[in-house]
Amino acid sequence: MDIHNKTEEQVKFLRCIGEATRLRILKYIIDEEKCVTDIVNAVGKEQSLVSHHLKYLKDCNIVIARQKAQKTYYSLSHHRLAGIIIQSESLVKELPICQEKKCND
Amino acid sequence: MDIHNKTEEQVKFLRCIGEATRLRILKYIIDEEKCVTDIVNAVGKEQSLVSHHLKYLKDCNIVIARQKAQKTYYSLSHHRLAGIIIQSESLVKELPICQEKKCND
DNA sequence: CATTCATATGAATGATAATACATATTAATC
DNA sequence: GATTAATATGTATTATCATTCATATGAATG
Repeated sequence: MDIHNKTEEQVKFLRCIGEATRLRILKYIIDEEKCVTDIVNAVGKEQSLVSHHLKYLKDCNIVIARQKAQKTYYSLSHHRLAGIIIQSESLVKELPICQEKKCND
Repeated sequence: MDIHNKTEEQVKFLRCIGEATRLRILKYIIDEEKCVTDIVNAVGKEQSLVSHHLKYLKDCNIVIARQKAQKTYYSLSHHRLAGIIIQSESLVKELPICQEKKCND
């Protein structure tokens, strides 16, 4: 129908969750809000990098931030997000992604 | 547990479907196999680009190719793929991605 | 109020990936 | 078997994006 129905936004969303550090963050906060320091420890990346990714996720409305004193707690913005994450995870187990071909990892 | 449980493969999968041209291809072939020329017309991109993306998708086992004379027909490799695509599409409608913030598109 | 803790931000760099262009392959048709 | 049709591939360019480093902000605490 129109030029970019909703595909652009869907792409933005999938890109958002389709990055290793961000996906780890999302999985870590999937059922309970967590503060940045805990997230940093969980994903094992630099604090500034984690903050950049959290900003990215927040700007895409995938997570919400709650300020409490000096700490900021992040959680998923929508319960259905957990569903997508879990379903794609289980799909990948069935789908032999890069099992046979010349994949470099 | 181990260093990269299945997150890496899940990321690879999400990256794979999280690109505009590839997602359009996948949506176009979602319920019926299509040949390259039809896909090219559907997505409105260069033939070589479409072929590159099809190769990418095939190498990740997201699509399968069926040769018939000079034509190659592509289809989804797994029925659950359609589910993920449709569910993420409907989730995005609920999730106001980049509706409020400084998003450049 | 200076210091520490928690988090955010801006700029620079490096890596990765999408695209374009030229060309190759393979099969059909005249 | 030369030409056309359908698709694939290799290389170069360009754009995007993750990461790092340095620094800033803001709140708590001694």
